Amino acid sequence: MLALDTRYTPAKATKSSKLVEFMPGVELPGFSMPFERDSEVFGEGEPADFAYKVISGVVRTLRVLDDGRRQISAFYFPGDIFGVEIGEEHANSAEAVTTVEIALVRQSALLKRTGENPAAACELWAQTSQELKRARSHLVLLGRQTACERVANFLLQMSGRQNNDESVSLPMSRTDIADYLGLTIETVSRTLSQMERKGAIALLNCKHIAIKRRDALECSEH
Amino acid sequence: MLALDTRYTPAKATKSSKLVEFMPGVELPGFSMPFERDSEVFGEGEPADFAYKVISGVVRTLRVLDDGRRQISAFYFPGDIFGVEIGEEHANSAEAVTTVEIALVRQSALLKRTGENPAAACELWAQTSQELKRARSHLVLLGRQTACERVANFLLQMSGRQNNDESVSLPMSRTDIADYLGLTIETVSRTLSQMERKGAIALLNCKHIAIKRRDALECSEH
DNA sequence: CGTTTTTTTGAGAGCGGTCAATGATGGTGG
DNA sequence: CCACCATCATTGACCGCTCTCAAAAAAACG
Repeated sequence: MLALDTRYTPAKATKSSKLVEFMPGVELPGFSMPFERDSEVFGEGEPADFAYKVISGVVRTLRVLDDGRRQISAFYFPGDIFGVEIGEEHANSAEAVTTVEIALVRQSALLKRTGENPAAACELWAQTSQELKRARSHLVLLGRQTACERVANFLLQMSGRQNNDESVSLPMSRTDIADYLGLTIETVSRTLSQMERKGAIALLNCKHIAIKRRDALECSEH
Repeated sequence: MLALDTRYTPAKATKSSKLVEFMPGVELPGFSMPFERDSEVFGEGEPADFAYKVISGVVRTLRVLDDGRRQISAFYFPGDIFGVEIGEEHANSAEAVTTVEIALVRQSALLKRTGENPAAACELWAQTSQELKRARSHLVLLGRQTACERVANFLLQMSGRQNNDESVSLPMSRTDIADYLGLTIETVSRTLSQMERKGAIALLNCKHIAIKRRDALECSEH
């Protein structure tokens, strides 16, 4: 029901190539292209020919089980890189959460560069290591936290990635939030409403939330 | 209640140094030392001076919340490396699941080597990347799978890491399994019993399980 | 302004958690 | 070698959080 095969990647390999600063101090030949909302950037199991960097917009990576259950592993914001793989193929799918502009560089070019340039290799490793750290925090959230704690953490996480002081923007749908937090959309919605009733947040509209009292986020009594 | 501060690491820095093959083709000065069951190899927040490799036995890495909730992020078996960090300090604790022998090398030496040797850098990145891949599968398990599926996956995972054909050995306690799977020990125990009743497995003893019918592992009806 | 999609809210059910008791297991000392 | 004790694993009864199903409300879109 969510499967929109709107992806339009016919030109992946035929775009005009220019230099892309893929990581700090690492420029590689590549190109930039737009993806529309909910289109697939790459699919699980597809050959990992390219590495990706978000120029603008938001991307999600996820895995889908046979029966449609989805688990989003991460959201990527402008400047973030994703889709760098050790194996021959992508272990997750990547989709555009919003309209996005994405820079692509050849994975082979990236690996070649890291083979020559220790600083680039270190940077690549640092990126992966950073992702691993995030994934481990995500494990704690999914394995050991209540719905309230998950939503609260999510809001703080999103807040931390934005400069806007006390208003968090949520570019993704409730479905995405739920599939990131291992909950249902109903539980996410109810939890947000409950937080608002307690005065911890204000739902400006469904994509913009003001955090009023951080201490009141963690739900305790009813 | 689980906090055994049995760690005996007084000699971490004063052991006689020899060459350790830390990763394939990467030999570094280091040393090997034993840890007893349930002792701490390193703690969350401690400076990440060393990188570690399991020689024998099993290690767990985990994070503990204020109220005692534990989430185990991974188990490490002989040959596995762990504790390599991008930051100044360890993001997880590491503890001995069984009596273990662990090789230690200085993180600084490892990074210095990867800065000189592209092959070593690539190998380190591959290791981290591999871990990330595992963590992402773990995310799906914790976020989207039922107790039955989690336990079944765990058994298959453990089976896959052992050569013994149809009998899986579980060196860790039920508590460890539960904290890895985001469940309680009661649920783990009940699920295993239920699998046995269905003829999918046989509980030889509480640390040894025979997988009889892989297809029957996934619990469906009652 | 009507249609479709997304979000919110409600009512009820079920899976897994909590609390508690029983049964194994393993280590220790008599 | 066995009795004793401590720890760990299993089982049972019950409860509550989150899911499911359903409908209403709000937002997005043409």
